[in-house]
Amino acid sequence: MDNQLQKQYFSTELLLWYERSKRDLPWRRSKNPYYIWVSEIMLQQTRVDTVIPYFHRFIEKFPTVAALAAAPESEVLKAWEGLGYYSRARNLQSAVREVHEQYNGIVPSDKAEISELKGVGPYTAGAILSIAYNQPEPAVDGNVMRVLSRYFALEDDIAKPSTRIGIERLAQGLIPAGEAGAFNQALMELGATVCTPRAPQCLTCPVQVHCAGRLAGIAEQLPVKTKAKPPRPERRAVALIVGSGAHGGQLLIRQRPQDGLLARMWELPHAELPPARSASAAEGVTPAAAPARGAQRRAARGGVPEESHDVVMAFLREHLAAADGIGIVPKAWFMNTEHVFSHILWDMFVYRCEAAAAALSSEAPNSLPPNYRWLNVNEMEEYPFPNVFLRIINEYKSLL
DNA sequence: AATACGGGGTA
DNA sequence: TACCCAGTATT
Repeated sequence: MDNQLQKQYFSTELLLWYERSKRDLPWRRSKNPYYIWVSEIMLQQTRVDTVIPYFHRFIEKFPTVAALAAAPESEVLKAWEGLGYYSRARNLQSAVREVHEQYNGIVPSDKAEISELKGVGPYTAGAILSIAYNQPEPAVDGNVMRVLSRYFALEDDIAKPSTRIGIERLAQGLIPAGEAGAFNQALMELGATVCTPRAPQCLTCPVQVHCAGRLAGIAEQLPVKTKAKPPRPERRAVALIVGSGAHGGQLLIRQRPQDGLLARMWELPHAELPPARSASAAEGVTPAAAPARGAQRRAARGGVPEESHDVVMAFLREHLAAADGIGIVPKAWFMNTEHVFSHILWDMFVYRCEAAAAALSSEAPNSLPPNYRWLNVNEMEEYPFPNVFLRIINEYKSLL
C-alpha cells in the first residue's frame, strides 16, 4: 500500500475510533494546563487505574499552581506516598514554583520554556503542549512506540533513544491539522486498551486492515526491545524499635538522605547485611544448575536469614550504634518481607527492638540524631513513607 | 549508551 | 515469573 495513504488512513480512523471509544478520565474533563501537567507527571511509568485516586486527592489538596508552590515539600511527598518515583513529586513542585514566580502562574505554552522545567522531558512537553494547548507536537510514550512499531512493522529497538527520536518524527507527521491533543491521546489510548503489550486485540482494532505488523504476522513480536537487567539482590536487617515509658505507643523512625533512592522519605532504621552465600558458590555447582533466584528468595522468606537471628540482631545493634549513635536492644524476629525496585531487590528481616536505657533516660531526651524521630503510630500523616515500610508498620499496628 | 529511580498489574 | 506501564535525570 502507498505509504502516504497508509498514514492518512491511520490518522483518520484512529481519531474516529477515539471519539467514540475514549475513556472518561478525570484529567480529560478540563483543559486546565496545571491539571494536565499533574496528570502527565503521575502517569509516567504508572498505570491509569493507579493514578486516578492520587490525581483526585492531589488536585483537591493543591488545586492551583499557587497552592502547590506554597505547600511544604513533606505534604507533597505525603500526597505522592505509594506512587513511587518520588523525584517526580519533588521536581513537579520545584517546576511549579518556577512557573509561579517566573511565568506568573501560567504554564508556558512555548516548547523551549516548558522543556526547561524540572521533570518535563520530551514526552511530557509534547503531552502538555498538545493536550492543553493543542499544539502539533508529538507525545511519544511506550504505548505510542508499540503502536507505531506494529502498524509500520518497525523493527528498531525501542530501548534505544535514537529509535524514540525517529518515532517522534513519524508521529509528528501523523497529527491531523487542529487535532493534536485528541490524536496523541488516541494513540496512547489504543496502546493501552487494544494494542496491548501481550495478546493485542487486533480483531477490534480500528486500523487493523492496514497494520503492517499484523499483515506480516509479527504484531505480537513487536516492538523489539532489549530486556532490562535483573535487580541486584540486597539483604537488609530492619529495626522495629518500640518505645516505652515517655515513648509508649511510638516507633523510632528516621528520614532518608536528601538525594538518591527514596530521597527525604521516612523509614524504619535498617542496615545492609553482607551478601548471601550463593547456592552455586556454596555447593560448587554451575550457575545453570543453581536454583532459580526465586527459589532462593522463598528460602529467605520462610523465616530465617542464613545467619541465626542472634547474629543478625547483634549486627543490627552494632550497626545502628556505630553509624547513628542509636542504642537499641533487639528482642525477637518479627517478620520477613521482600521489596522489588526496578534495579534493587530487598530481602528484609525485621526485628522487634527496644530502645536502650540511655535513649530512654530523661537526662538525655534530645540525644537522637537530627534525622530521627519518635513517631506516634496513629499519627503518621506528617511523615511520607515508602510502601515497603508502610507494610511493616501496618503489620505491627494490626497486632496491637 | 547505560544506569538510577517505585510500585503494581497481568498473562 | 516476566514484562511493562501516558519517562526523566544523570553519568
